[in-house]
Amino acid sequence: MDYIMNVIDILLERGFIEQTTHDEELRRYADKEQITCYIGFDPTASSLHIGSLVPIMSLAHMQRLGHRPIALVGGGTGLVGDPSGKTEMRQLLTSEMVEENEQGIKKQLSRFIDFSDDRALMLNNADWLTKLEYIPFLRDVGRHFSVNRMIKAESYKIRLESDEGLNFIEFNYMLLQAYDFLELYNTHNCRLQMGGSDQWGNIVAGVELIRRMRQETVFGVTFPLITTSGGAKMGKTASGAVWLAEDRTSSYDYYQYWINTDDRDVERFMALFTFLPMEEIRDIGKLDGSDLNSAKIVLAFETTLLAHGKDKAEKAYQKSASHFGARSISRDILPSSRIHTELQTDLQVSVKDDVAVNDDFATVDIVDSYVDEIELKAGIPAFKLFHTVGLTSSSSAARRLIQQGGAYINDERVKSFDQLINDDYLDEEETIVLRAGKKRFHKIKIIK
RNA sequence: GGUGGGGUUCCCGAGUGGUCAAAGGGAACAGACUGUAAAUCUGUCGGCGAAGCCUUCGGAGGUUCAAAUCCUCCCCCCACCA
Repeated sequence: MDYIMNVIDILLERGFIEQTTHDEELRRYADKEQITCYIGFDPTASSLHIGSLVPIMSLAHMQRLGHRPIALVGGGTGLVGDPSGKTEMRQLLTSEMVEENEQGIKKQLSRFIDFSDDRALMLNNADWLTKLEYIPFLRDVGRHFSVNRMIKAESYKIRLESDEGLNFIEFNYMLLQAYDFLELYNTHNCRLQMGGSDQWGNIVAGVELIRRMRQETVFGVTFPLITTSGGAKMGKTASGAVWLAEDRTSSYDYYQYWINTDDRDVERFMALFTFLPMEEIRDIGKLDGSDLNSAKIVLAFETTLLAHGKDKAEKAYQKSASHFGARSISRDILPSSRIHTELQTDLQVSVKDDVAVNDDFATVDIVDSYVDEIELKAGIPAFKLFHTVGLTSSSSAARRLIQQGGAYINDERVKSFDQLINDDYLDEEETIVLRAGKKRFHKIKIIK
């Protein structure tokens, strides 16, 4: 094996690749030259979520191996709406929204990709798409597209067969994305486009457009759609998407999302969402229940480290340890992880009922909300407290929760829904810890 | 523009005058079992300090003791025709 693996091989090994347009040629090209490649990001929200992590990581891998990634914000295409894989027409964006979202996206991408000194580029296709003139576009670009072929494309098929139908504006999306590729090829010698598997048709359209107009071979790679073994789409939870932005999904929640990874997914996710070496990741398959949970901690730590930085990752780790009990992580598990050097993971810290709780852990807990001293002294019915604090969506829900035995205060089950909570429940730090079910905690502190 | 079919609680989907806060499934939540996993079983699943009352079946009116269900107008979606 060469001292440096081909980037395509690496992506393949880590599970990033579903299809490529020219397997062999692409590999040879990757060996020979610095590739400029691009991925489009929809500016539909001011933050990316976990669902975009595969493209992000693949760009990061590209850069790490000396290639040049372009993150293309779909400011122009966002005004049109991609029908691929969608069962219904998307809400169209205004230019102001796009602009705002672009800023958020760049900020997040910067954590994974180095944009300094043009080592990577961030472009917005609104810069060229909004300038297009209809007739010249039709004559130069449109004539290379066969409607007969387009309507056979998978990306349109669902919609053509559905009740929803396909709007003309969306039908144009493929041409615009193909044009993007052409533009990036012209201006940046970009020869590789990557994207989700639903982008296959759009990517191929670009590859073909460039061949027709420039007589050049360019490449396309698609990622598999990552689902959890439970069948859920990556990054979707009941409460919505798991965002990369901390103000939408806290680093603790982010960390917890990864901790709750299905056993069957740990190895696969480790390969996709961390940079740990594959030799070590393959060993995860040999782990049993308990050690597998340690591996999940590493996964959560590494992913949170990438998205939010070291401090946040460490805090999330400690907060989790204080809620669920710490566990020592053998250095044999993923030895390259910074968790072994940054944190004291081999320290035998107590599980809840043990005596010696590590001091670090006690101070970490973040207070989630405050309650007025006078109000608390008067006593607050438990169900009301659980509701106002946001652990349940209504006070009826809080009653149900309590009646079903799923509500805890300071680790003790709440017995009746109108149990009065007053200052007797305060601990030395003048806080009360509420818990709903096993995993949802809320710490309140008194305010004088 | 014409004809026909639709719009039901988070999603799918039953319901064509009272027994409907609305079947069934999924999702979700809680309990048991556990490893903060999965699977399984049980319970819950509009709101209200829980008695009863209030709000919900695209929107606005109307008929009726009583409307998701009937009537009128309007809005939106789909199919076929033009």
